[in-house]
Amino acid sequence: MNDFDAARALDALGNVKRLAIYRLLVKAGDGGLAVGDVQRALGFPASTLSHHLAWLGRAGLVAQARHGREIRCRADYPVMHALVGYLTDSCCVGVQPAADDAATDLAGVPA
Amino acid sequence: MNDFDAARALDALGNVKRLAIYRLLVKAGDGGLAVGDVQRALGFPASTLSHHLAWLGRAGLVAQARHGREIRCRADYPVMHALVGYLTDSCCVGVQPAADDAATDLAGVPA
DNA sequence: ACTATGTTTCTAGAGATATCGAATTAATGA
DNA sequence: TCATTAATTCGATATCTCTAGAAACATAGT
Repeated sequence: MNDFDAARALDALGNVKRLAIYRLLVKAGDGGLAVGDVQRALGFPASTLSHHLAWLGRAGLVAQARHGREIRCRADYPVMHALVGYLTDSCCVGVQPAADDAATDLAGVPA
Repeated sequence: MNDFDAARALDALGNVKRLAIYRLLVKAGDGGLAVGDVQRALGFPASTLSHHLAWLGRAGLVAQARHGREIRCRADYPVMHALVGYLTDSCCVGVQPAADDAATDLAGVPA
């Protein structure tokens, strides 16, 4: 992941509403949620929600696919993983020995 | 780290210039860099740089301390770690089983 | 074709952010 | 005190983002 893509993804998540949307989709799992489900869950006006979903989509964090009348949204994990990898690799140096086990891949979370 | 702090940190990093500043400070290590060093390294006008450093400071990602005439900036790792932790905990679920029930009641849509 | 539902696009105003030169503040040394 | 260096704050403008109602578009069922 390059600097521009990282900044775009970070920017997309750097908004409480969009962060809430993304977290909701993550919780929803692979099945994702229809736009209307997200709307009912979070209470955002349709046009506002659409605006934010488009942002997340442009950043590659959320994928949308039409199913009949609905459009289902799901979190696109690879981009999030790439982002976390970018942050740990480029922004977390110098913290500690980084014994090479730490969080190389992001799944670490030993605690 | 709560949602607001996370969004603020993400927003702060969601800008290529600020991301470049932060990465430079991480590379610089614990000693940090004087504002002027960052300016010479990245070529941003002083006022623009000051603006972005203030952003990073408000997000808690960068700490500044005056040393004589210079103001030294250094990456504040704990906040970055908290952010990475937040992302892995709250935004990376579902990458595998996740055994839970996913979306409890937010909009049950089990697909 | 018509209607109902789901979602986006259009539109517009308010507000936030980016940019950067100029003026200002802060510290140092002569 | 004056000059110099370091950095911020001020001020002004351009651009972007947020918000949300209204209109348009897409699909499915009758």
